Amino acid sequence: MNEVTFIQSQYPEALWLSRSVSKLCLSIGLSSRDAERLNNLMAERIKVRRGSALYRIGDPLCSIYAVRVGAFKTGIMSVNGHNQILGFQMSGDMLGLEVISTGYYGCDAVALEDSEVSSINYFQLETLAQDLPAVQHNLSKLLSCEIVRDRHMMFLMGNLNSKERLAGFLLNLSQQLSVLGNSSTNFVLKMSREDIGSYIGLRLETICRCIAHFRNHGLAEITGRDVKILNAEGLRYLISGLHRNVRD
Amino acid sequence: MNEVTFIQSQYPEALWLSRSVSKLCLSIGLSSRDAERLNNLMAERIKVRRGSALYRIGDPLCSIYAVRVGAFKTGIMSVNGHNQILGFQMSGDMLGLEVISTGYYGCDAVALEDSEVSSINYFQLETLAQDLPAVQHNLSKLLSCEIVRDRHMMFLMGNLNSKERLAGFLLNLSQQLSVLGNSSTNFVLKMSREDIGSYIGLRLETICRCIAHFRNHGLAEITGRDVKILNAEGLRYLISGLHRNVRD
DNA sequence: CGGGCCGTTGAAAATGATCAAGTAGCGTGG
DNA sequence: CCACGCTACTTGATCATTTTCAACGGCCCG
Repeated sequence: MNEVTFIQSQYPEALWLSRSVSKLCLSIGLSSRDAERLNNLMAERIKVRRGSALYRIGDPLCSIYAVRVGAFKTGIMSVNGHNQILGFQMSGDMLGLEVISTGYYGCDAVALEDSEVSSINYFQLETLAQDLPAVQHNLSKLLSCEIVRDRHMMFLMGNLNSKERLAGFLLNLSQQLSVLGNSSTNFVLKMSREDIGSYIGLRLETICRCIAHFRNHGLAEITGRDVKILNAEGLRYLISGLHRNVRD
Repeated sequence: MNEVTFIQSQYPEALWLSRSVSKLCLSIGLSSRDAERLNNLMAERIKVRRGSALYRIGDPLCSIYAVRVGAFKTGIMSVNGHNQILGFQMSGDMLGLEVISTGYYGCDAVALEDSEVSSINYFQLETLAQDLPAVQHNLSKLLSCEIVRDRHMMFLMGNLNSKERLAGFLLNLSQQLSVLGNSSTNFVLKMSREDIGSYIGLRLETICRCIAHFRNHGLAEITGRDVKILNAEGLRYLISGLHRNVRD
């Protein structure tokens, strides 16, 4: 269980659902000399202004990216009337991993605030990985971790109702932020209601209603983009699904 | 675009949604001598009888698997009343890739029919990948391909209604089967209505109703587990979402 | 000051879930 | 070989949840 932490909870379901946050990074396990070589690959820093795209769906592979500062949303923005946010990425997260299989980006990546990324030339990275087994191992882990993440989302979209989904979203965010050294109970959303809704498969109005419900039940106080988690255990209980057996 | 095929269609949405099927395999690009070394890793063949599990969620990492014969479903089977099928795997598909990041399986894998898999010791595979860059490359591609797959499912669950989802499911299955050399219009489902429903986020009764709808509209004839796709283009049109603008 | 975006809330409508009943097919054991 | 029981599937009626449509307030920025 090293490198992986779980939300502790008395509810087994919450344990499964809770997004495992790995302090995964390409440089883990490298000597300082080798880490230097890796850093040389990531020399280029790119600034992306709020609202503009780092890459667009269909762009050909050139690099994968690591978020340094800021936050991104990735997804399909307005293809034929459909919209789907597929993920939010912040400091330490990777962008563009899906590109490896197809050779072009499968998503749009748009900055939610003024941000900065390191670009990593994927071909050079692969070459380096041949020299450094630890890099190869970390890359595979990174990819596998992304799969686990996506599976959690599929579970959430397939099994949970609106309140449960939002609870799951907030708890995941809270945990991610705490791993980054921020408060797990008080934080600021970088994304709109619409983005959240698209991510978890609901309309923005439904998100609002769930927020109102959480406020009325003392679970969380969300005003605008400011979030105060008031009863994290209550939110976990929601996700667990146990409440469905009790009539409220 | 080599190694990747798309369903051709006049509807741009269908193009995005259509699952890209890659003839990905660990041995692509290897000399016969190197392929031999890879094959040695896969020496062990395991038979799994219909209904029994190849591995269970939480089992510690020992191997990843390649399906040789048969079909599997992977997912969370009855955790705390929740159920979620996360994928169906058939000949050529890999099982257990999520294990790389966490060290234990994140799913149950159950055979849908009497099946046979090759087990691949992951640690030995990583060692081999250090020697053979092509293996490393193929492994990364395999993982990335899985991410693309999962993203398609998230899109499907987040944006499409019941009929559109089932249409997407059938078209994907049809394409997968045709890549394996089978008919893309006449095939047999290995999974129950309930499994399909769980996979695409619907109840089994809803699946039945969608099947009835497809039959009434001449799109597909599904009796029991036998499928006849009658109008693939019509199914693609459904997924495209264009029909929502026209009142029927 | 005005326009646009974002967020909130209400009421009506639509979609899918749930509950219920009945049918079909299959394998097993008498 | 048939009867039995089991599972999978189908269809109808009702119910619950979420979407849709609409109206309104706040805030920021030009």
